[in-house]
Amino acid sequence: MTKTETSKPQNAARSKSRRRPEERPDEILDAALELFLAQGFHRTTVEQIARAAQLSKGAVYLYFPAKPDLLVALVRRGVGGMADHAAALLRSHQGDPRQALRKLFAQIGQRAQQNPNFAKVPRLILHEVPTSPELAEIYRTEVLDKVLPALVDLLARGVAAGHIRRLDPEMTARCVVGPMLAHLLLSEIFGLQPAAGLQWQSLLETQLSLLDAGLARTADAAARHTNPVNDPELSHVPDLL
Amino acid sequence: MTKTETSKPQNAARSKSRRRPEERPDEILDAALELFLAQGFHRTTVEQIARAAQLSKGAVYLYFPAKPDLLVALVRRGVGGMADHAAALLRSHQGDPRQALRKLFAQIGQRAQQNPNFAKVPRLILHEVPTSPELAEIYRTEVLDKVLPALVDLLARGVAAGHIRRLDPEMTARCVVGPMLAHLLLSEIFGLQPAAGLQWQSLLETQLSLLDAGLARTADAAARHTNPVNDPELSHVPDLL
DNA sequence: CTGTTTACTGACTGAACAGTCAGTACTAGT
DNA sequence: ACTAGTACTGACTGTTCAGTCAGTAAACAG
Repeated sequence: MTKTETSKPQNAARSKSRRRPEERPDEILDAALELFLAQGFHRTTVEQIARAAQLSKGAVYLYFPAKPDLLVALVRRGVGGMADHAAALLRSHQGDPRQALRKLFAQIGQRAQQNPNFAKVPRLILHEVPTSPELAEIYRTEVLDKVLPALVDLLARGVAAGHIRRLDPEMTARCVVGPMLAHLLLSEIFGLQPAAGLQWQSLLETQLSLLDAGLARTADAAARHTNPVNDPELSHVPDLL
Repeated sequence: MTKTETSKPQNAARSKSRRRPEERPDEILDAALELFLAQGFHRTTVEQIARAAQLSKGAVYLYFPAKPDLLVALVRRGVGGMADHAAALLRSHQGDPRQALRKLFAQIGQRAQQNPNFAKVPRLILHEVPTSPELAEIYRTEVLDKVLPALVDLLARGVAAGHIRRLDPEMTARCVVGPMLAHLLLSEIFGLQPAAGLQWQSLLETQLSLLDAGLARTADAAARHTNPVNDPELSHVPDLL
């Protein structure tokens, strides 16, 4: 019954230890990413990851102290560069902020076209962040704390220089980022795609166009302040969203 | 050791069965909501919920066949009315869509002010939806499928009647909803509040102002089409978001 | 006072999995 | 050939819970 065939070298894959062990962490992460995307973090067992990386469970723990560390490492590995790049672009930009946004959006659009997994990874993060405070913090320090302030700063400079309307930069930043988030959530989590596919391109164009006009310092912006968002009416709406 | 004190009526709470059993489901849901908000769905055990509702574990299963059904019932209980109301408002509106949005935003702002848990429940949903396809579907059919199409329709009518610019209504809808989502995610999940508190009011005002100008049919909307979101540059950005 | 029904109890079961560790297999140095 | 060391294995452990079910106890009917 036991498979103790005395010492006999495996032919399969030409002995594990031949392959350079430095590559192991990346191999494990690759396997983990694929599985996490397919089934989510919680439904993926370390055993499965090990199998997919052609290893045993124990070996995974040789490289990563615990399961959540896989997630953290994945985010670290994938996210750093992108965030730094975006932040740098926003920070270095001079002149009308809308140009910077246009450029950034264009790059995002490209990425979305090239890489079908583009939207999958943020989805993964959205999935797992709630259950893993550690991941939330990693993502915050590694991405949000870099990009958001850069964006807010860009907008603030734009206001100061008179390129765009006088709006709260912090809130405006949320209006810039929001539609993409919504698109992601609706399509990836709730399966609500617009009739004809995901169409990042289309979203980005609409969003850009809206911002372009919305941020402009034209005369008709006087239409605001008509309603200070506080009319005491119809308050008998049930709770929750 | 055993507490078999022969038959003697409990004084505590005047015997469970005296309290009307029809109220039990709601009592259980109240307890569940509180715990879910405090610790999340997965970290809350059925035992805890039972205790909080002054019941035993088994009793919970008398009213709800399985744990996830608690979540589903919570969403159903809380969300139906609000969604119906919003959808009705959007559907019935005649004239410039921006007025309808203003009204809706005003109501949301009120709610946010009155009820400190306002943002907590969407957060809960955001937390748990990824791990529970059933919840995702409930939320979709119960909320999104009602509100989103109504919003899209409103915008489409606005375009047709010439009240607002010619933008893809489906994508514009995402731009209307997005900022609020972003605000929620940033503050509730990543703990990234703007310097001075949550400020829904401020977000809604900014967002309204942006949309007001962004949707307007002014001349300067010619600024679009300068850049078709597709310049082949700087494509060496690492992946993932 | 004696069934019968209703509402509930809580010890128990079974399954899933993260993480461990004694042991194996190959490699390299001498 | 022998030894030391490195890379890995996978059976096992411990724990955590969702869900079950035999049993209790009050309430009610006749």
